[in-house]
Amino acid sequence: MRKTKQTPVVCAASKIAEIASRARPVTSYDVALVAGVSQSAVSRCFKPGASVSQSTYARVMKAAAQLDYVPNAAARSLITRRSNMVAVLITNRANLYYPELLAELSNQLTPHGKRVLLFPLASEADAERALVDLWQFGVDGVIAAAQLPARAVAEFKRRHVPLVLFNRLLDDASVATVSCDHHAAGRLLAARLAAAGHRQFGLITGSKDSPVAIARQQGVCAQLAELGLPTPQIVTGEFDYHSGAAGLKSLIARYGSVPDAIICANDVMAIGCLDCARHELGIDVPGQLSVAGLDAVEPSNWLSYNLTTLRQPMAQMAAAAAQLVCRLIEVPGSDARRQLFGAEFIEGATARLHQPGKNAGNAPFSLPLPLAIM
Amino acid sequence: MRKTKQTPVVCAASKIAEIASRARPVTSYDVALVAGVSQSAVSRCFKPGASVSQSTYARVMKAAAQLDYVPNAAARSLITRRSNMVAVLITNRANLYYPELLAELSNQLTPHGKRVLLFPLASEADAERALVDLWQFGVDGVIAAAQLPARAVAEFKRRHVPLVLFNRLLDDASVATVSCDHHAAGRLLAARLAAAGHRQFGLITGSKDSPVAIARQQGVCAQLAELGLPTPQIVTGEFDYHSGAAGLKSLIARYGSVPDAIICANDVMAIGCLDCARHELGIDVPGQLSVAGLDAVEPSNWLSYNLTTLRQPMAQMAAAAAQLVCRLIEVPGSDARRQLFGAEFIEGATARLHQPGKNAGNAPFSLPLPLAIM
DNA sequence: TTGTACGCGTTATCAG
DNA sequence: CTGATAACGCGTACAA
Repeated sequence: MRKTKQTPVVCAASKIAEIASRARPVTSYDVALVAGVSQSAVSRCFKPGASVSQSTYARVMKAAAQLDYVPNAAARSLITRRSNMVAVLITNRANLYYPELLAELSNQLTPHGKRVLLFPLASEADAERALVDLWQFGVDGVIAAAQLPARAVAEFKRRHVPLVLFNRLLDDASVATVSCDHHAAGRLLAARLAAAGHRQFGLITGSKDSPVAIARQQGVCAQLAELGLPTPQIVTGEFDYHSGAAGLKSLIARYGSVPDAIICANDVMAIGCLDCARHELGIDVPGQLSVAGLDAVEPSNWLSYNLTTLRQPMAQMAAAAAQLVCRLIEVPGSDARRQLFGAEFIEGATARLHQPGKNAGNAPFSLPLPLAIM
Repeated sequence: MRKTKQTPVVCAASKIAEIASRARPVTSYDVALVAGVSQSAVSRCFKPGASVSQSTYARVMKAAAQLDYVPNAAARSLITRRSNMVAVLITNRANLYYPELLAELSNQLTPHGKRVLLFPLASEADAERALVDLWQFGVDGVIAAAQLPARAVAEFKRRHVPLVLFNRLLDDASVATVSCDHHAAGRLLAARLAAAGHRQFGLITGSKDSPVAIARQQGVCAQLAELGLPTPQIVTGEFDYHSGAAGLKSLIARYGSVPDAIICANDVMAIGCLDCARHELGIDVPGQLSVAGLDAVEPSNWLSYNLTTLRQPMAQMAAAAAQLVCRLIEVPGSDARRQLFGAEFIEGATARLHQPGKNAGNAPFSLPLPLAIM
């Protein structure tokens, strides 16, 4: 009967009671006391690859279970310099992506033992405050689905905090980025519509400070120019339902008539445009007007809409961002790559796509047309 | 020229350079060195109500700014026993609420200096893991918009971690709760529809483990029973678009005909039901069938739907939950109140509401009917 | 394999 | 108002 073994067992019951009754949380020292080992032994038992004897491990774990012990993350991160938290900065405008993006990010980060500290950003001022908190909390890495001031990006470098931009392309190629290729997406959409015979385009773009909207718009315009089609009229919206309707009316006013096709910078605006055209103005879509969106949010494939649009592989992108930030954290030297994802074209039924169209042109598509399913 | 003042200034430049070049983060000790004060003086300068002389404060702040110093949250929380984080547990099913709920929670918590640690829950297993991390991170409080095992709720008490349930009513009244009164909402909707002459009801409810869906369903049934109307047929869905369509077909099959009204446990199912009725089955809504949802997510008021539904005051509820958890954190003794919010009735245009209806009954409403706006 | 001793960066206490 | 000093709870060399 060795003292180190017997002593703790004898006083275990009372010890446990005492510790449990105490208001303060249980520490590794408490566990050590009950298990009859040193505090460091306890610590080692909770570290994956540590060398502990079976018997010690068992005793410690039993004591830990009895006391409901869990290691204190703050104390741990103080010494390991790892908070096990990844900050996610996200614009409120990204509304419809929140769920899929956040769920997938969290799913991918959890296996790495990391959790998401969330910073929803409504304004520039929010970004400032968020950054301060970011440094304070000492997050291991950051995924930013929001526009950051250039100064901020530099600060990440200086503080050696891994940063992954999400759907924000920066000129600075040294910043890790995961994004959909919005420029290519814009081109693709324009090309498909042009091939079907559309000539007069209208664009409803997002607010000026959204790089995503800008890239898409540039893609559309570049493609149209390349095809020798007239420069489209452009109106600016706010990414919401109402902007779609307002944009449609503006475009009609500017053209003096209904254009051939309207491309919206996101699906919600496209749906607003579509509803306004059909229910308010009595315009036949896609017979008289083609409407296309960009994003493929869930409602876009509901029967009432069945929107022609482009789908970002959001789950894949989220997973890629999570993996990337983890790699940057675990392998500090690893270089910051830029990952671009292609958008998937979704035909829907709000645009004429396979029709030679009124303005002729030898359309490269000859499939039977599932026009106007509705 | 006092030594304490001069020395730091003299070596400031080199000191700053040295500290900045060093990879490790700047500490309060570094700032103290540069400012020529003690470390505790620096600490005090960053604590709101501390007593520091103007000159000391100025010197410290200057040094801190030069060095880009920010306090380390982990170290702070180690001693203050405050992590300044609030955990938010949220079911993936709550999909469409994510944005509004999270943004509002964050908005309300930030002024209290707290940030959101996010735990999206997809399964029971996720909940288990989330809880462990919760204890580890030592969050100051928890807002749970997800179903927790009874055991877990008890554990919160034992560990003295404030818990606020969101839209989950527990029998245990000692648990703080913010919720919409889903039972009353169900009653209200049933009453309005019954008053308009509907007699044969169908219900598309959510999966069995959703207390929200259950409460709503019970409300509807209680009201119908009270009015002496026949017990409605009930089918179970999964809260998604497809479930609405499938539910509609099941109900028609069970009744052998189209019922008077269908109430869905959420808007997405109601929209699925609506689209299926109109576009697939050619049923006139609301002429032949009334469809009502519960939730008022954004798409429900789009022109194509204009759904009759009930709106939870989500922003208010979120704010209330945030305030409540803050109070529980700051005033440990404060009792856990239960806050119920009423749902707002949204008429929409998918249900006949002001019509005496085919089955007579003296309807208490006599407004001119904006029937079939679409 | 195990225990000792120290340090992580901060706040709190207390004497000056 | 200020500075020394002691925690906070844990990980980790180092010695045994």
